[in-house]
Amino acid sequence: MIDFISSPHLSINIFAFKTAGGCQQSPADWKTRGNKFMDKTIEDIAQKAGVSTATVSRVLNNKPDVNDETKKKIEKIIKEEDYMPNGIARGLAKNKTLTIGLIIPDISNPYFPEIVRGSENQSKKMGYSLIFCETQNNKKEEKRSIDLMRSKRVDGILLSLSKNNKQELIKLQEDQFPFVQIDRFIPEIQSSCVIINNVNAACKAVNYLIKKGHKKIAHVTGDLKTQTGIKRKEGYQKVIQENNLKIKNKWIKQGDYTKKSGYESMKSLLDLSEKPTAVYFANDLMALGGYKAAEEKNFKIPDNISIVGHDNIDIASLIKPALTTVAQPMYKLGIEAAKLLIKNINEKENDYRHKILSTKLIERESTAEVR
Amino acid sequence: MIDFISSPHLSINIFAFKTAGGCQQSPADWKTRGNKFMDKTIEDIAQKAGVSTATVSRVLNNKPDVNDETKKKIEKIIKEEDYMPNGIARGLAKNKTLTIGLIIPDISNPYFPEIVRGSENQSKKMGYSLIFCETQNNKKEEKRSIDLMRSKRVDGILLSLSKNNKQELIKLQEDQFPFVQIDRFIPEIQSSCVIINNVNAACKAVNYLIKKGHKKIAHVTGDLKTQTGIKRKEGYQKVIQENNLKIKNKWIKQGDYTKKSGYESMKSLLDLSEKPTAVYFANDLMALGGYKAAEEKNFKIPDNISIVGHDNIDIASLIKPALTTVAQPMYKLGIEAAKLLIKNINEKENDYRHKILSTKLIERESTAEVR
DNA sequence: CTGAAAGCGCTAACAC
DNA sequence: GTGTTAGCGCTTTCAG
Repeated sequence: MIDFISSPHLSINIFAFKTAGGCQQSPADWKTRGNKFMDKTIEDIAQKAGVSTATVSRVLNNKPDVNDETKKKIEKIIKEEDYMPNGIARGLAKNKTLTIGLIIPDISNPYFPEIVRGSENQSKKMGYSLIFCETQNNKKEEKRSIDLMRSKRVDGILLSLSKNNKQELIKLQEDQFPFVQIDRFIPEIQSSCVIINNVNAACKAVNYLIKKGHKKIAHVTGDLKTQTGIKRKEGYQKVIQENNLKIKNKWIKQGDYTKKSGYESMKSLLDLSEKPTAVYFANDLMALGGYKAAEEKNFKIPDNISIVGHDNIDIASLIKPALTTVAQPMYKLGIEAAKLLIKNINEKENDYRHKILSTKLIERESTAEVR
Repeated sequence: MIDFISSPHLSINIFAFKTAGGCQQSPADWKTRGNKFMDKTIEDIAQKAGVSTATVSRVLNNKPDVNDETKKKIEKIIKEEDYMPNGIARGLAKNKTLTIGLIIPDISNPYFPEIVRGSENQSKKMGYSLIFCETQNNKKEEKRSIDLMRSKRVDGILLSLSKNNKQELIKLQEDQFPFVQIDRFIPEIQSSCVIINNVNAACKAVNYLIKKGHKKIAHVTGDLKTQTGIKRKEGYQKVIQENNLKIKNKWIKQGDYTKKSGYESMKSLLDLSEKPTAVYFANDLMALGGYKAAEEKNFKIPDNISIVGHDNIDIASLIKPALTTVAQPMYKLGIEAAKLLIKNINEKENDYRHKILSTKLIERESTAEVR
């Protein structure tokens, strides 16, 4: 504190006697200013440099047409004074905040932190910062979050909304508010998005099993109200048909992406009289549930049953046997989404781009050749 | 768009001919306004209601002294027009943004997402939103992040800085800028913090092993440049001494919280001629490394060696054998930190509070009675 | 190349 | 109770 108070620039500040604003607590008759932490303003710098605020603003914003000498001088003072422009004031004046919103359902789902990391890293790199909301898949929260972001005047939003909240997206669209959908794509909405090719990903998993000699392949689907769930199932069915294997409805169990649903699906699969020799789970979490069921029923993985998951969450490589799975580039998903959004923000014309990232099968220990 | 353009309030808006500001792209000679998405302003509402902006502002801020009728009328119009105050303008006028910053080293470390979730949920509940930065334990990034937050005029910061970045904290402190340290506490700094009692946590782990009959207990420490590392080791030593077991230096291996260091420490422990019967790892990740080493050396857990971890990350319950560990209330850590920060923000006097949360030993399958 | 001044949307004295 | 007005700190015409 001390050095601020005795700092010379304050004593010559012509605003030193302005009304104290919201800061009534400050020592009675000291020279003070409204802003809470006595932050320096562009005025202070202008005075020190003996120029107008306009000129300081020019160098702050790298505008051309400012004398090299004055520019150097101003820059020096800015550095000396450790001045930092007030982003809020700037935001108000420029009508952009260099902030983007990120709305995801659930950060404790191991799928999302990497996405967050990707978007954070990329936004930062491009000069934006991230304001973060979690919605717990709750429709009300989703609306609240979007409203919040808009009231905070973010320049755009990255979001991953629950199944049936088109409404909010439509509103954004009508207002021409920049946004990009991550991972979960609501197809009726005309917008940019970054997703993976889920059909293709599923194909990779099932083809791999077939190459290993499996002919009886089951599938535990994801939530079939989501695109990801639907598409992965589609991929599964496609490959089965292409290889002239019969699609047994008994071998398709509907899950919902929770471990529990994986557990239960696997249990009923293993209760069948004609059991599959392999099962493809629409995500790793469910596969984990499958492990538990297999263990309880004394099925050895992969000797008695092969398992393939989807996502490649951290745990996949740590459990035993390590889980063969289809890896999604989550970090990259975050990166690309941020890139796309910022591009959309800075373009006059909104043309919508769909970025589709590729997946990769990671072979581990949960799958074996069928004898 | 259509309904905005034909919306009656626009046609009577006296500001309709203001300069177009940054929005030159808008259809040439239409009535337009500077702000990007033609958002309504408090002026619009005031006009519709036939009152001054001051009055609208009053109802917006729930100030007393406004006629019930006019209040109702204004509220109705606000709802009809779907008006939402501009947070940036508000921030500038009030000198507070209702935003807090969260700075953590690494969101992909499974330890942190829960903290993020906790702070997000709690801040939201208290009317604040979160702006998020990740630093990868990089000192430069830490400074950048703090500067960023300050330039965005957050009302306070939650942070978990790397070992030796006192400097930045000291600066915050000097400026009387509200902040609270999470998990990692730099003791020389006078500030609020939310941490766990690490000595006590370690005691729980080691006492438990002793109760199980173990007399030869090793410890793989965390990074000893962190408080958490130091304190856990302290706890370990304390219990060993209290129980009159000898502290063997050979049984204390210095790790750094990475899986790899756990792996290597365990390997050298198992190479000893006098092997421990149990080892307490300062975090779960290292314990995981320990699993791998044990496996390679054909030591069965828990039959040949017992293992206790620390943190209770997700994986702990999923690996086999499931890991006995000391659980930290990470979600709660996030919650309490947010509460404390917001309290600090709204208090005139900064008195610093240390909130110390308790831990809990979770017994699973990686520990056995010693014969 | 630089300065004066108007404004971004809102709040908060102060007056009536 | 309500309106007037002067800011909040910065950007951006428009003159010169």
